[in-house]
Amino acid sequence: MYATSTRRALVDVLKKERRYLTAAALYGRLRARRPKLALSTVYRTLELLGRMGTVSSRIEPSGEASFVFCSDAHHHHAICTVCGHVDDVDCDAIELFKGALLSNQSFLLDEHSLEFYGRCSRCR
Amino acid sequence: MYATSTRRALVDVLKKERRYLTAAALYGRLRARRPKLALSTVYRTLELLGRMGTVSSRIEPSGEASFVFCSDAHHHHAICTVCGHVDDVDCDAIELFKGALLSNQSFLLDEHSLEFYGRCSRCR
DNA sequence: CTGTATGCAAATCATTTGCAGCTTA
DNA sequence: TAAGCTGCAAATGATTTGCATACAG
Repeated sequence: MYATSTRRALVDVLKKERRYLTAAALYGRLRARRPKLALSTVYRTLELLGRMGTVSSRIEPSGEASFVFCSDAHHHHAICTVCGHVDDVDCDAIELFKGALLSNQSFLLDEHSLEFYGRCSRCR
Repeated sequence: MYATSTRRALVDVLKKERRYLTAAALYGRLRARRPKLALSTVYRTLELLGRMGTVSSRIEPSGEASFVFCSDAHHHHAICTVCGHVDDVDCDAIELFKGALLSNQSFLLDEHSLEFYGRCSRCR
């Protein structure tokens, strides 16, 4: 995998903005400096970064995918509903009660979504 | 909103299978009995049920949307990785430590994903 | 009857892919 | 140079929409 200048530029934007951005949004930001950039390259790069654990993605209500820069250790996200800023919350912290946890991170919790994956009583 | 037989049939499948199904999967199951059913009707019905809080949706790794029947109260899901069965986990329970919580539900936890939405230190 | 719901076919739109030329190490 | 990128244009595939007809209340 080559550290091409296009890839570096894309990672720079993600690192600097630390919030969920769609492929099209990233494309828009990068195209100012790289007029020849193709949207397909943005997608290919994001897919690569996803496999490397450098980026994590979510689906917006509109159905578009969006991406944030993040560490590759297993963790969760605290997302600001005002500015969209994303902070990592490590797994150990998850063990703690959410109030204590979030006051530590100076984050006021409004909503949360949680899904568990495992084996139910019939399948264990 | 009319309780048409098509809509009732679709809700019946969702209630009976209590696991995430794509629009195409639902279409396949319903078409056996309703040969003229259109996939677009399945989508329109699911969209309606979503707005009514009767159904909740997620995005599969493949990118397709899938849907489960669920209560309209705010809650979370415990999803069996073997059979796909989905149980609701109410919000009060979230307050408790996940180990205790899940042993109560006789569910062996393998993975979980969690996102917080609120206001960060800069935005509060 | 009147307002909805539905089937059908066509349109959308984000994402993916094939391929030829260009870069990186 | 060899292997890996990238742009471009075309293909995909899930979801949506327009419209004329059929149905629910």
